[in-house]
Amino acid sequence: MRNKVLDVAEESFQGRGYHASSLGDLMAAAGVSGGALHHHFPTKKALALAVIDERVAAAVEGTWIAPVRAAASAREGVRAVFEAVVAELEQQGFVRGCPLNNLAHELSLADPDFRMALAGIFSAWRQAIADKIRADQRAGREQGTDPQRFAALAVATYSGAMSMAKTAQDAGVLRDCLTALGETRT
Amino acid sequence: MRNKVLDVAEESFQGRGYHASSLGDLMAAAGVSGGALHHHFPTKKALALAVIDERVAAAVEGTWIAPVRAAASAREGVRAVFEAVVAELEQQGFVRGCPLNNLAHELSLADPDFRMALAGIFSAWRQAIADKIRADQRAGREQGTDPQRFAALAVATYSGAMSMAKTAQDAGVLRDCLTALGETRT
DNA sequence: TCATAAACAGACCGGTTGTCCTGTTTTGTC
DNA sequence: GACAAAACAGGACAACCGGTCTGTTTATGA
Repeated sequence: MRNKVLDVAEESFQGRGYHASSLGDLMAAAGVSGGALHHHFPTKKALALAVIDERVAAAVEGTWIAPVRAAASAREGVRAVFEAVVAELEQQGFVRGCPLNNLAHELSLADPDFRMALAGIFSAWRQAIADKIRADQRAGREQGTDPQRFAALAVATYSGAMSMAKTAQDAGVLRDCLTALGETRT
Repeated sequence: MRNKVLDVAEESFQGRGYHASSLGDLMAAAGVSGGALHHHFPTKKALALAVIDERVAAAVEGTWIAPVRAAASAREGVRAVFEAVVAELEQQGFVRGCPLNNLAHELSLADPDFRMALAGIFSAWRQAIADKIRADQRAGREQGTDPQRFAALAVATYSGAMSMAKTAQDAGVLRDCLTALGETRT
């Protein structure tokens, strides 16, 4: 039941936004009573915090951090994840945006707790890429690249490209950025 | 009076978001009666559309499009605008985010009219940079660069970096991205 | 078996929201 | 100065919001 609520809340927060999602809508969509919702999540803010901590963080971990760690190199990992996302979007023809960025824009200025939770995920994302660069450097696969800067560039390009793709409802810009980022050398 | 309302609405939409800004708050902040507001903007949506068309578009034009057009080259223009924004943020110590991206994330999936208006601004932004690259190529200042791809990369990097800076409330990531983008060659 | 707490149901409330409506004042034009 | 249109004032309203409350069911575990 708690998970059902999280499912519905995650989808609604992503698709309509936090403020545009009413608890009534979520209750109806999840088939949950007001009492049940209030039992698991005392306030709407607590629900959003749970979505961020348990769903958004997991999404970033699953789609980005783990694949990059497992990749042959940082650059190859970034390229592969980017490519996979672009391919998926081109196929389904609808761009919902990056889960982390979607919530970050609406909530990071609204509340310090939201902001901290979201900033932590961004930080972990960048750090995973930077760590991979450092591992590459120790293994002689990479040289002359500033790990922190490369990580920031990769995450920023992806985030920004996804923003444009979401607004245009077209993944073309994402592919342009993927190609352009691939041509980057330090 | 109409401009006063637009001033207040722009600031509130940027700082708190569209859905979190109530017309009551805007009326109080602008010192405007309900009737006056309703006269100029029949609905809240009409007000937001006016903010997008008259303020957000002008902001992008003023801070990005015009300076890039006037710059010595596309790459130099992008670097200069990026640098100016970073310097300003580092000085004022508070990151409000990119006006266009802030609204785009919250509104582009909420309503087709919003989405179209925002997508047009993104498109004009990218096109201004791409046009400048083409001009550079005709003048022999640039070669081997795909204009569309470079423009997409520049805007995406800026947008994504601003997202992270806003969430972290720290312009450091923006500077990392500026440096990393400057090292890019095709 | 029975106490104890967690999980859930559903009505309820004060406050707020966006919008509409009826007047009044100001502005522009001949 | 007459008059039509635009600009503005401010109250009213129905719908909805998030949160609280009391009560019932289900699980737990000694």
